[in-house]
Amino acid sequence: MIEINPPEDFNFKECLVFLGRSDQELLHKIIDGYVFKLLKVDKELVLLKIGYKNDAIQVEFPMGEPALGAQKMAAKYVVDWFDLDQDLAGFYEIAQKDQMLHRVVSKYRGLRMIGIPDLFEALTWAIMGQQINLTFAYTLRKRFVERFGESLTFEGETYWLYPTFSRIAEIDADALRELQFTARKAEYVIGVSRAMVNEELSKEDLLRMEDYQQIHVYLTKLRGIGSWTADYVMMKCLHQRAAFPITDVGLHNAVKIQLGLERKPTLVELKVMAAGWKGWEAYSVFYLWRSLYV
DNA sequence: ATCCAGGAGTCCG
DNA sequence: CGGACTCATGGA
Repeated sequence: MIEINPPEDFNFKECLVFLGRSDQELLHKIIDGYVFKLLKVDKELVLLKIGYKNDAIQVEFPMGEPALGAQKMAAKYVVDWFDLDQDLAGFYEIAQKDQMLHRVVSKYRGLRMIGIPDLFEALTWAIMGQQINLTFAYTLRKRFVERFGESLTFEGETYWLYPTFSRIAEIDADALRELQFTARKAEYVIGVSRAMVNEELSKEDLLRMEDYQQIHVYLTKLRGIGSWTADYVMMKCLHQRAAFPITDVGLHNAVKIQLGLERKPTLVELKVMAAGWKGWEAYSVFYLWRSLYV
């Protein structure tokens, strides 16, 4: 077992609420307050059981402890996944001056940005979610994972790995159309896979840029990656606090509900609202999304 | 049936 | 850059 000291402002239960938002989720399971997650580390399948006890995050390995190096990789994954290196003090400070943020922050305090550490998963999941309702997006993802992903069954539970870009790079669009992907989405997903196989695109390269604009421009040059998708991926995978998917429909609905508006806010209204969110747009959006889950 | 959903590409001025 | 149009498929 590995213990991880959580940062200030960490609420495991709030994170679990987010992780449990879809009943079509198959990339992790929540059982009795633990998160079960299958990873591949050094070509080895490793099952993680993540819990919270005695003010510490505990990562157990139900299938047996892997080598120490692999355990450390697993711990790094958890830090990445739960955004544990982020200090939220600045966010909570600006939230105090904003009526809408103040409300969601006081409700969900300690919620971290639950990320998608795998760049390929972040990009392709975002593409799947473009312009369709979330329920159907989850259906598409489930089919995609079950068709092209790897799985392992342990003690009667089946755990899945997201498909790899090298696997998807070798299929053709029709294989995705069978799963009800539109022709466009099939092209986008395969295009991204091939870009990654060709080493034109990697998380390491993007992180090395370390400048919001540069990353955004690079991502949106890829076919199928518009501004929304680029910002979504920068939020969920690249830890860019200033990432701001301002056209996001979920954001619009959350704001509408929080402010009791008759209609969704306009882009101009959102920009005015978000003027005080500078540097913390991603967390602002994430907390507002959280407010949509009951 | 009708509206719309965690948009993107293209064309056009 | 910003608007208008088109695509595409299922949920509620």
